[in-house]
Amino acid sequence: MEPTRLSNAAVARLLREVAAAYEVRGENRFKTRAYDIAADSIEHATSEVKDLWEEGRLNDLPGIGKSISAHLDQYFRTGKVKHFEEVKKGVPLGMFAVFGLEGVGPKKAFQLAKELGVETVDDLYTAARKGKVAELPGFGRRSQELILKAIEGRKGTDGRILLPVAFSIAEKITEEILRLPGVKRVDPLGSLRRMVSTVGDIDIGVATERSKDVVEVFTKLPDVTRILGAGGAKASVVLKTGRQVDIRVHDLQSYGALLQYFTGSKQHNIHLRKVANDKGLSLSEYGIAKYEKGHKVGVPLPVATEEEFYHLLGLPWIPPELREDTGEIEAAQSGKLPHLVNFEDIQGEIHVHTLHSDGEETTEDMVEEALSLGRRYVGISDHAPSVETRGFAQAKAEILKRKREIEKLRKKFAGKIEIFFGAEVNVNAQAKMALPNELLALYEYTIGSIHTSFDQSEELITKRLLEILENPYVNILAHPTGRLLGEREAYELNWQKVFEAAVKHGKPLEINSYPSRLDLPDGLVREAKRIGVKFVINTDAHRFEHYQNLRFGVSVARRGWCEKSDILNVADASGFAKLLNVRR
DNA sequence: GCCGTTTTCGGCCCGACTGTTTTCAGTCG
Repeated sequence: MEPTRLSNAAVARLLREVAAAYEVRGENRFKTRAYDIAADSIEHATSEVKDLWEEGRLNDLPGIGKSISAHLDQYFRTGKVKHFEEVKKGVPLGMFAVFGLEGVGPKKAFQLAKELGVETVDDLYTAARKGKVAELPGFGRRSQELILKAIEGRKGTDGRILLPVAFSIAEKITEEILRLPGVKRVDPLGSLRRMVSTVGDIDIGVATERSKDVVEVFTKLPDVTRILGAGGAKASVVLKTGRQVDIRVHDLQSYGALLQYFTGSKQHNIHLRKVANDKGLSLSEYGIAKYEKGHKVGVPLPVATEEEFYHLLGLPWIPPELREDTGEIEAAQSGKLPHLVNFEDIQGEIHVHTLHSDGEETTEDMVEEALSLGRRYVGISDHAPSVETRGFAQAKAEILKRKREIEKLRKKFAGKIEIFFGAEVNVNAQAKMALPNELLALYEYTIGSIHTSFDQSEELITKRLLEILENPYVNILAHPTGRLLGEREAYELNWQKVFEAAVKHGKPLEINSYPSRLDLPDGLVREAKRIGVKFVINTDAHRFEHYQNLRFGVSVARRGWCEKSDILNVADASGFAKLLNVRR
């Protein structure tokens, strides 16, 4: 997906180019960094920067002050920034074409453009093939090869993978490393540990005194096709799938500092370092040192656990899911960190499909499996039969038939697991529920969602979601954004209106745990929670193993700062039935 | 250029690894 000219990615890139131009022009390095920090901030923002601009709230973003927001104002109004163009004039424009390739930062990009006259990535590729790059001072044959590889490898490997996929890759490698003697701990790091919905590179931390053995074994794993680097403290490889995996190795004494450092996020760590500096401390992945007059003093004190690391800064331990520098450090300082909901708190779920629609198992088997996984209740919610194709009478008969099946199962599983009889019902393009109220009323609860006409206007989509929330026979709004990670963007809609309607009508929004959905997304969960919206975490299981995704839905809730009180399905069956207004 | 429960001036995160180097610059996370 190419970023549109006004997307956060595009605006961030613009600022990075200005930073790069400043850097090669020898501008004050803190000014240069300020542009990079602003770019980081925009890249990590949960709102569209263009929307913030429209609302006059650009300065809400950390790192965006008077000057940059004035420049961006000009950019959004006219599509150009006079000052930026002036800045870039002093350097060959070709540098921006190759700047950002793996291993090509501002200085190298500048040199390639200036010395070789490259204006495009293709130019650079040709020059490298001819051996011209190796002749440049500061470059050599090896750099030339790396540039060729970077260009060749650009396609296909820049995509992020879904969280559960990253998890399973990491688990496999973790098992291999744990087998080695002397390995004390192995943990996921980075976005994986923070449970971000998509993961780029996979980072793994290892605690051992024998780092050489670990690096040796790691770089020789059967799936490894390329070793990007290997030293005493870390190693990077590329797997057959094109996925990059990094390990970081420390002894147990300083393992807490490693965990903290490489879990990130970068923004969280930068903020934390400022907090440390103010206290006369300097942080690194090895521990905590004294800090005076802008420099660290002496050798860092190794820190063995993360808890200790945060405590030494006068803070409580902060759960990895919150470490995005979106207020968690301030909350920790004032003792107001949320008590996040845990996986074990979830008692049941209500979005499950069976052979009656597009599921792959019988109703009884899906109930049995839910029971074996410890769920206290399960709601069966197949797609409702269509009145359009089958006619009213036949649809009604089908619904009643399914209902009798549930009643039978309810007797069979009495005392073991509660079963609710529901359906997932579409709201059509005309903002009407696909079943008339008379049929909706036959279900004990229904789930409203959008499965068609995703590309309508913001106004129409909002209207459809409002119909779901206002209809008295619909109990919950499912996968509210409609996004499919890596496949389909979320549709446009007015969240403020939707959240307010959810609160007004006392209806929860779903946090759908399906890996490519993870919908409502964490950023919106947090906004909705602020307004007072409640949530139900569901798996949308279509077969047994989908039930396992529940933990990822819980992670979304945690990243959205949810406590138990924000989640309805932490209640027991009867309590939950009341909260959802189940019709019995 | 940004930012502020010790500051509206004077600070601004930190270290590993790599390649091309005889001591370091550039890039990355």
